[in-house]
Amino acid sequence: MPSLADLIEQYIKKLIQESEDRVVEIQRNELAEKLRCVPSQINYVLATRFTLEHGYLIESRRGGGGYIRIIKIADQDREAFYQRIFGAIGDAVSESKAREIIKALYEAGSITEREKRLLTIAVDRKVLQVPLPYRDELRALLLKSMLAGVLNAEEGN
Amino acid sequence: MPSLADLIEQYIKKLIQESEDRVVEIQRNELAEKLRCVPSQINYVLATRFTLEHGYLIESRRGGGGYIRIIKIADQDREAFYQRIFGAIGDAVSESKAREIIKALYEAGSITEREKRLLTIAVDRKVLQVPLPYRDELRALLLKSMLAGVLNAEEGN
DNA sequence: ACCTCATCTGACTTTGTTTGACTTTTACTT
DNA sequence: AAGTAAAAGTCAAACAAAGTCAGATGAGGT
Repeated sequence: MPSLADLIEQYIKKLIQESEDRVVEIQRNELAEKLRCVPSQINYVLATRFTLEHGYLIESRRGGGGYIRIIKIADQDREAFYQRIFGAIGDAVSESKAREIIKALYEAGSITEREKRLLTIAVDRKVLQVPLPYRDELRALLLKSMLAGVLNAEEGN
Repeated sequence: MPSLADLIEQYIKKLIQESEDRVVEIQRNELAEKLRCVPSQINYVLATRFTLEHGYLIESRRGGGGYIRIIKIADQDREAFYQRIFGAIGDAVSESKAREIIKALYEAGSITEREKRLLTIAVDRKVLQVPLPYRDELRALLLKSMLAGVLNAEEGN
């Protein structure tokens, strides 16, 4: 039973995949109507799942002929992509944010499904049994270390 | 007279058996209603009978569209294999011992090289920055959890 | 009867989603 | 230039889950 937000997310991602240039332009009201939700629900989804950290840019325009344009960032090279990922993790990261990052990596084809699962578990609060201010820091360090090890190993040897 | 907790346990196990992939997804409130108990009773059962040591992984999500997913990590055949590894790890494990176990799994072909690298980093004392009696416990839980998640994926999907 | 441990409950918390009323911006019309 | 309608944006409140925890209750062992 995926939530409405999940459905909207999937729908938009499908549109982007089908697009030639990773850019998709929608009309908020029209999309809301098609997916049977209130228009502001679209904003919620964009705000929670299509942020810069997730690798997307949003441009929009109001008024007659208005639109929302969703752009999937094309990272120049792996470096830029990883830069963005590591920046998003920072010195401390919540479980949900970590999960989103891992998901993005998987969707970008940087890690396998098994690796995704491994990482997702490593980031679980039930596993990282440390009191809270430190847990997020430990999670950040752990995730960054693991990613650093596995990602830049690709090109080398 | 089986206790309520026993009934819930049996019910969930039946669901898993009937499932194709040893994974079952429930809604806590719905299940609580069906089994005539308070929702938190479900948590109690999960916490006492579906732990990692029992061979299960739990994932969940709150809010609208929330769920609890229960994953049985091994079928009968693999059970012994897990018990051996989990036994070797125990409740606390040193970095060197953890490395040995990871290496053995790699040599046995259970994990890929990248996975080996991920696991090895996760188990590094420079990454697990926690004072020492706890560090070995954290490492044990982390390693067992990660292995449970990734080894589980071997056969199917 | 008493003790201990497992079970059960309910109040409260946290997280995530959905909705609708209201605001702002823009293009078009007059 | 002013007015109007057509977008999209904002925000707080309502709703919908699951999580936590401490205390009550119960069952088996001595």
